[in-house]
Amino acid sequence: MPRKSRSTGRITLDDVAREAGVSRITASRALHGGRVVGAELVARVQQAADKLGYVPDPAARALASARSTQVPVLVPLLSNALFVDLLEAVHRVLFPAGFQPMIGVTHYDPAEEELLLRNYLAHRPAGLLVTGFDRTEAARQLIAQSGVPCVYLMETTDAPGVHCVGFSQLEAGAAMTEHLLSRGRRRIAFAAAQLDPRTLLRAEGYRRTLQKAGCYDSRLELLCPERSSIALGARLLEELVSTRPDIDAVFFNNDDLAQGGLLAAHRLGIKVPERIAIAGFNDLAGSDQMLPPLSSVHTPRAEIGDQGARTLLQLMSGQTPAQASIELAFQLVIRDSS
Amino acid sequence: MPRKSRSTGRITLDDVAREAGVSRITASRALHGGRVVGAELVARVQQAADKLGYVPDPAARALASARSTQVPVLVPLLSNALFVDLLEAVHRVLFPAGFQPMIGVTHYDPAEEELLLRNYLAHRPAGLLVTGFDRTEAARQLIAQSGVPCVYLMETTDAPGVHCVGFSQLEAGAAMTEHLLSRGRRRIAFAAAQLDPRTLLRAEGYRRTLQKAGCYDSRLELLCPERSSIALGARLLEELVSTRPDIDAVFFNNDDLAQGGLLAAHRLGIKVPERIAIAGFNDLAGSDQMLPPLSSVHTPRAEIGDQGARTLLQLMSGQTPAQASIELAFQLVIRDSS
DNA sequence: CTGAAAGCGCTTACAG
DNA sequence: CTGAAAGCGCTTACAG
Repeated sequence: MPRKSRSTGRITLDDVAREAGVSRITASRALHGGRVVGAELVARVQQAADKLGYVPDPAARALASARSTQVPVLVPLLSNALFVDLLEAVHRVLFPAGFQPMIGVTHYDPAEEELLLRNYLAHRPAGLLVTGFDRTEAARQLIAQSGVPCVYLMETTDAPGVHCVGFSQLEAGAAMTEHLLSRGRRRIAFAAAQLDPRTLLRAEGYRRTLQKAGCYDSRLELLCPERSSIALGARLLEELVSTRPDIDAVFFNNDDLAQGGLLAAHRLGIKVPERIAIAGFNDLAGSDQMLPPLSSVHTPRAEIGDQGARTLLQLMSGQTPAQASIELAFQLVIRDSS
Repeated sequence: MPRKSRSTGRITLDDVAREAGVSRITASRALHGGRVVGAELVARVQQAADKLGYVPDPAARALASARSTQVPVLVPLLSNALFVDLLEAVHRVLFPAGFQPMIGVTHYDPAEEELLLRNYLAHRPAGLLVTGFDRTEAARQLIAQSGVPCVYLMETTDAPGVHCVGFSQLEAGAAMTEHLLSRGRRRIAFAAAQLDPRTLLRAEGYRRTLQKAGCYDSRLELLCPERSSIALGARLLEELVSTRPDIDAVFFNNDDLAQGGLLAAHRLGIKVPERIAIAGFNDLAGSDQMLPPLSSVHTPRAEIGDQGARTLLQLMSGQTPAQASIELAFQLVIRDSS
């Protein structure tokens, strides 16, 4: 028979409803909302769905309900283990709850983030997780106008209506600087790459602390826009010791830089921490294995991912989280390099 | 007026069609297929779409066409830089072509991969990118029955109808072993973690090479199911030198292990390469900065991502790639540690 | 080369 | 607590 069938052969809600002897809409409600349907029917429909191996069509659902189960998660980079830890934690919360995290990488480029946002928002996401507050005005508008619940990760703010989970980048930068001062260091250099907003906040924490102690010297700040890497850390240390031979400490803005710096110090025969103390940031894998083991700031990225995702879950279900802004603690991890 | 409107306020194809003065279907064709529509109309429709800021609804499109623009990319881990490089390359090819790579992390767990597959396949993906050939029978069935074009990454096979891009893990393992032999090493240990199928292939390459040379000793194979890490590499080296003090080389299965091994050797006062040569695998970031710089096997992961994505692009557009199986070259990178 | 009709698989008001 | 109707926004045959 020449039927105009475009059927995909897929098992649909109608099949389930027929099997269970109810209407399609009752089947739909039994499978989701649950509440308004009789308990007996819910069981019957569930059983039919299981028997037939029914898998709901996300596209149809998204179209009909104007909302999908996708949750874009925008991070700057995958090559910093920090964000991998964050994503793992997010996934562990969102996936079991029935949502699909979609990882988007912005490369610290606001234009790229805007493009991704434009794309992902077209998919009618259920929620949105983004990194920090630094973005284009257009991106801000896109988020606001979409009406999609959004949680900001890594930094915090008191701005009303903004849900965020992070830690104080500035205080973390200050804390490590204070530690170095407490060890008697006075000529403390700061070496950073990438120069994203959070890096600059840490630099500010370093700066204020040294100013307060009367030890600040702007010539000891080495801010380099390149991508952070072990090799760059090595170069930065070499540059510092050759141009500022009187430094007695280097605070690197990320552990990969610090690891490279440590290796370069070795190569140059510079004793750490005797002549120069070295400290890193983020406490990444391997830092505890360095020679000497590297002092660092352990940042709560897994917990940020976890709590950020949980906050988003609440927002997506229409609840109001107890706190709009959650500030978590970082932790100084002092090993032998400082 | 009490209209039963469920409108989302979104700009639809109808709006574009009205603006351009054509029918909805012509607008649809003008925006995509392009071919059968008059060039003048295409321009008119395109202009209308731009003017209104039209963004097609992926859900509606997926529902109507039984195919989305999503492309799940399943990798074992994000904490191995290898896969981050792979994903970057995939993204660079797929995203500009209008597809959305969806990163899925399997943690080397076939059951987890199966679950992800079941989920992602419900989204009617346009294509599929998976790592290796090791999966559950159910997962294999899911892929086959879905009819979704699929490209297998990292390994190759001659099995008919299977599209794959990779390199010979076995030969790569053999090549580094041969290098160590050529430097006069005879008591060569092999230290591996994770024990995924590709690791075991490299172990097999090591084994065969040493057997051929008459140097094989199964007691020098240290296979550890734990996750690969710098700290584990340090432990493995310590174990090796204490239980097999006569070894003159260690071939680590991944650079993080090798870096840890190198650091442990330092701590123990073992000269590298004088007393023990150390080699790694994958040539990850930082290996060139180690003391001494680490010999490794540079694997073509970026190219695998690139070519794998390009192959998939062809399959998705209905073309037949020139080659079903693409084997790329790895490269021995000999530095000072061996 | 262009269009009117039907349909993809689901959910949302509206009734009962 | 359950159902018949309409609709989400698009594309696929089928005509012309």
